[in-house]
Amino acid sequence: MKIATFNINGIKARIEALLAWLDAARPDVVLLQEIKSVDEGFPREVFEERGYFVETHGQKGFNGVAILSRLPLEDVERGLPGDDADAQARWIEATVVGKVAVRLVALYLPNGNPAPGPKFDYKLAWMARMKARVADLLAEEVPLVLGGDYNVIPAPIDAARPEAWVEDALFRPESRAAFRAIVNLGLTEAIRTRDPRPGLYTFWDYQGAAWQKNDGIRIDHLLLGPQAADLLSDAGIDKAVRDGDKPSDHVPVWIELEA
DNA sequence: ATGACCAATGGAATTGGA
Repeated sequence: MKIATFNINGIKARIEALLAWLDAARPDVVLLQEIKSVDEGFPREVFEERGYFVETHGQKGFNGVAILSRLPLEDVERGLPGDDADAQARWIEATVVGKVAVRLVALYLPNGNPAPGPKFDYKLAWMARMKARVADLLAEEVPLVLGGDYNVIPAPIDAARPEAWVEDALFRPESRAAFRAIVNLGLTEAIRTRDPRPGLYTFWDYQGAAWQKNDGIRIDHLLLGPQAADLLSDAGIDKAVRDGDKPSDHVPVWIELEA
């Protein structure tokens, strides 16, 4: 089962680029972030025509997550628990049943800039809520895949110019510590089990010719529960997508599970 | 000043991204 995560930066603006990648990469499951659309505005038919089931959790203008799957999705849950006042659409869960059942999460972790400030406080509070939810999901002891835009640069080797990010919410010690605390619940970071080398990036800003200079950062991650980690056979980053027509500023990250 | 961007909203300029 091939599972990918992709921050598409707007479903309406990205439909052609997304379909071109879908037809080439042929993932079984896609975890989407930043659909920037309400549920009713999501062009679900073009994906259904290609054999995907579609579950969305959108909002007007910003954020929004979705799951595409060739196999039916069950037990869909929308929203990150822990704060009934939080209306931002950044979290959706579903179960897909292949050879075994896999619990999926598509997440769009808050950016948090500027830091310090209320947006940074929201980011850290959101990560604390995520840690609590992940602990509950791990207690289920079923294969678990958490994919998304984490808006966290885990380590200096995950940025072309780490010195440029030291004051940024994506790289501040508090953000990295909160990310480590979630991983340390017992998750495996898929890309790093396959390739420990520096120079792996998933985001290049539109500004400053960042792509042309390979001035990237690695902030899109696939974290696996122990039962899913045991099924991992491959992982990669579809870097070439950044060179396509009207690209997102992020590229897809994928895993292959024996599931 | 990523001195040089992009998407959505709404119908110009602002907000948010990272």
